Amino acid sequence: MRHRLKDVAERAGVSVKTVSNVVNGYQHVRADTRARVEAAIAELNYRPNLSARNLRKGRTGVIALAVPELDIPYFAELARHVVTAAAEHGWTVLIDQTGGGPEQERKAASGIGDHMIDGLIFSPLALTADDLAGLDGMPMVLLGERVDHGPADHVVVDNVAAAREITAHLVGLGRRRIAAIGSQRTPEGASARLRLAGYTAALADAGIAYDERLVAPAPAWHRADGAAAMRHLLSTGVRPDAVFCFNDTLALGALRALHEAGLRVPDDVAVAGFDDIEDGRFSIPTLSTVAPDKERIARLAVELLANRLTADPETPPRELVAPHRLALRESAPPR
Amino acid sequence: MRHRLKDVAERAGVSVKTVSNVVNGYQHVRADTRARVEAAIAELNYRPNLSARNLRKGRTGVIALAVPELDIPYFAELARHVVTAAAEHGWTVLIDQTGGGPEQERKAASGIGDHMIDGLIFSPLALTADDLAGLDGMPMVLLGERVDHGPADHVVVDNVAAAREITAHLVGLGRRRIAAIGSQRTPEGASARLRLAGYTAALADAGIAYDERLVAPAPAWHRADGAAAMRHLLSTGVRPDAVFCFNDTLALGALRALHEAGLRVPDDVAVAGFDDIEDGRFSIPTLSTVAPDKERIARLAVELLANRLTADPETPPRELVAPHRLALRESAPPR
DNA sequence: CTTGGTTTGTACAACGTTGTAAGCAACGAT
DNA sequence: ATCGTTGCTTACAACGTTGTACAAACCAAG
Repeated sequence: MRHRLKDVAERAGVSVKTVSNVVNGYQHVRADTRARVEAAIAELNYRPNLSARNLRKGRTGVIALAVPELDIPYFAELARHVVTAAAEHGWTVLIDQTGGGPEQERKAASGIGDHMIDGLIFSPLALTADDLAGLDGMPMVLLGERVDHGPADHVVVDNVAAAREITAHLVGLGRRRIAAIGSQRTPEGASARLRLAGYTAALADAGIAYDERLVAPAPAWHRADGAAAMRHLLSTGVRPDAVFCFNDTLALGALRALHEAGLRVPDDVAVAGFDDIEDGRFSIPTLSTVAPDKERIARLAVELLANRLTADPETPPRELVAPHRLALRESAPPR
Repeated sequence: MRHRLKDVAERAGVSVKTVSNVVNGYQHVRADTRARVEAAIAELNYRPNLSARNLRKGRTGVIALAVPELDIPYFAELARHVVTAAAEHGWTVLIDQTGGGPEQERKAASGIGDHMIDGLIFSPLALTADDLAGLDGMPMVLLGERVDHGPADHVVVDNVAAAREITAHLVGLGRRRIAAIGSQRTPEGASARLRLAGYTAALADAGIAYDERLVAPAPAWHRADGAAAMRHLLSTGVRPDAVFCFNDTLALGALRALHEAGLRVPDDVAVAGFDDIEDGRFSIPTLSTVAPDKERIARLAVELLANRLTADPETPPRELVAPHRLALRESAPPR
């Protein structure tokens, strides 16, 4: 049922290598030979055994994308862009879901089908630069901010600047009691720290005192956490007139909690998020957010990986910053 | 940098095969030999070359999941469950995004890294039973309703019954002018046809006349399509008092359009969806929907594939029906 | 000390592919 | 006629692994 080069060769009456040459588009094959071989290939419905080809070539044509969770919209959207960008380089993408735990991430970084993939695009939550330094040379591009100045190529968004801009926008709407949702003290919370820094910087710019009671932690960044954090803020009586949520799913949860509390958005409380996921364009109200250029992030990551695969392994790691913009919608409208 | 069995063997002073035996947990290796080999493996940080192993064994330990689009929440959630279920069988999942076009789907079905995967879980939009019949024996499990009684194992939800139940629920709320959003006349619209059949059956059960003007087509099933279809329904003056959307993203779009039109949900118009995606639990209002058991779907698919891989290839294809239930929330609350 | 069975280790050949080197025509230039 | 050149094809070896067959070492019992 499943045929090999040898079968095709016998049928076409040529050597195995000639068939291989036809399959790989080698130039110097006479037209009639090529035709005979192609006919044989078609008749037998031959397709090459990639394991064998990989073994021989040392390349697989597969790269892996490792993300914490697939059903977080940000990662799903990112995955789509990575798949598209990788296809342009002739790569298939194997998507790995790490769950975000340190052990699984370590395994993903070092292990995913070793020798089955040419390289890895990795969005770590738990791993540190030290963890990664211990890994031997799997070509790797990191996404996100967890590992600063680590041993690998890196694509980031300027989290501090972006958070500062969106917070400044809330200030510009005349809000003064601006809450933040999503702070984290764990080592996994690198994004949280940077976004919090942007938030405090914007408050300082505006001469607004930092009020610890307005900063709500969120263990994860799911909708349920955002709703819980918002409820908590409301219950403590601090009465914010705006909230900056560290990502969009938190913000969607916050919108829900505000709705349940009978508060109007943006009239009573303005809400802003981060990520610009599709949901936020249709939520009620639509969501103002920081829009990182996800397509660019994916494209840069794939290109860094492509370079890394051909470059001298001693080439120092590069860090590229992807652009972002503010997407201002109903929940914190433009002035 | 990257070591082979041979390197480990030399270092441990044994033959290549003995190392292989240790790696594969073969029983009859003396304890001290095993220890020496394991030490050598650790020192060299050896890891097997899977391409070579696959070539030798004819199995890769990788299965593929092919879905139309990754950033459709339903597929993202499904993907997560498939990855989890596959992990329990020791499989890695390669996720392929087909885009839903017939050509790409054919390629996915026949081609994805041929010999790189042991089997395929496939959620086709465009392919027909005939298309699939032409493919030689890639072990395959189909998801969804596109290919009835096709040549492959199949996991489905009872779309007609589910659509009938949720429509009946709208009837039970006293609604009489119940619209449907998401109909499709293309061959890709198999789900649409089944859900429409359930809708009309429920209307008939209740003695409500079918009104063609209440049925709005949607070219794709994204939020934007749902919003556009809802706007269209409102603009024609047919004034529905309920809408059954053929999936949740359509419903979220419809909620948005109703909000923009100043109509209250569920007071003026009740809304129901299909899929039970995470978004619908936090939307404003929260969404009543059909909840297919996605975890079960994933688990059944993986098990069917596992059986298919060990079974006699002549075993007739099986079709399993995954359960569903109604998740009734604010947009069309329980009575 | 042989016999016979079990345990432990080895050598070799495959899996299907492609790179290398080389062979064999046919050709024009010497 | 002889010598490269060029075009086309082939045989062979390798990629790193594991299954098969077998040899060596061990052990217990006769």
